Amino acid sequence: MARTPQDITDAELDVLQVLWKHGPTPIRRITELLYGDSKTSQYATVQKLLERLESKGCVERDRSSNVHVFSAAIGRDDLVGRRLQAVAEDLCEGSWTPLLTSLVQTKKLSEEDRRVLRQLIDDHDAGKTKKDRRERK
Amino acid sequence: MARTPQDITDAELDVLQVLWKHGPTPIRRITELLYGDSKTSQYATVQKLLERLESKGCVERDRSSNVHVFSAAIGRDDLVGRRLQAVAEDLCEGSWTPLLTSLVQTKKLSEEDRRVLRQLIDDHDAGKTKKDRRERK
DNA sequence: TATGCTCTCAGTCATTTTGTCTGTGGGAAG
DNA sequence: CTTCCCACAGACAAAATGACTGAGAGCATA
Repeated sequence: MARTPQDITDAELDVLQVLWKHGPTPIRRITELLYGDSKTSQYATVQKLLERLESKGCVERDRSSNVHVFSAAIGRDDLVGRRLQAVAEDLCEGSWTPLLTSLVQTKKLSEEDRRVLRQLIDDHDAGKTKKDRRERK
Repeated sequence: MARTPQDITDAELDVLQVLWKHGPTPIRRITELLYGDSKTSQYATVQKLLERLESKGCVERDRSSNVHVFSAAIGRDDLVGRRLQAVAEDLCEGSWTPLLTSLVQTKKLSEEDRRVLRQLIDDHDAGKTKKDRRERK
């Protein structure tokens, strides 16, 4: 049977990256950015990719002009969040702690990373200590 | 063309979970644990899954007995690490910072989570401050 | 108006992946 | 010798994916 459908495909991701980097863009342009060349077939491929991305709610299409202009409907961070969540759910019964642990322990974090991270936790701490008292797990 | 092969499939993961939870186990037993029933076809399915897992180096097969016994060759955390890395590479040019940021910011961390996390960073810090001076990114 | 271009839209395709399942042969137990 | 369980090889269908073709609309220029 089918595998867990990869929310966003590699090829789709390439398209998204372009949108993230260049903002609203028409197909032709995206194709050029991706392939350099932009032959008819490649144009169609990008078109299909955008079509699928749109159906997944990941891009928006501006049909006002007769040449549609596409823009990302989700940010890179949204995607990061999703994938992280997928990992947590698949492997850690939804808990985040193991992910954090893995990141901090296993991976080489630069001093900068650690500094930023510590700061983040502090902020997080400061901002939520009061409000989220009731929030369990 | 093919998508990025999912290192470990959903069904394969199910098998791995059994091995993680029960330790070395023969196929028949795994099948029972997974399906309850263990019909011939299901047995074969699990067998195939194990075969594929073995070829990926994710499980080890003890052939000493005529009834092979399988055990996990990678830990749950290894897998977490891998997947995290995949996310980082696909979406963040290999940088971990965005992942950390996403986890700390977007996700609800319990006080406990934060405490543990802070501790981890401290440990990490203490151990690496000297050694990793040169590591650039 | 005719010609030419560029688009959009609606499929089609070949490959691979993935989860399942069937069949063959060996070997141990009764 | 029969029976049963196991390992191994290979066959499948369904679905995902990336790539590609063809029809027809809209618009500008000759």
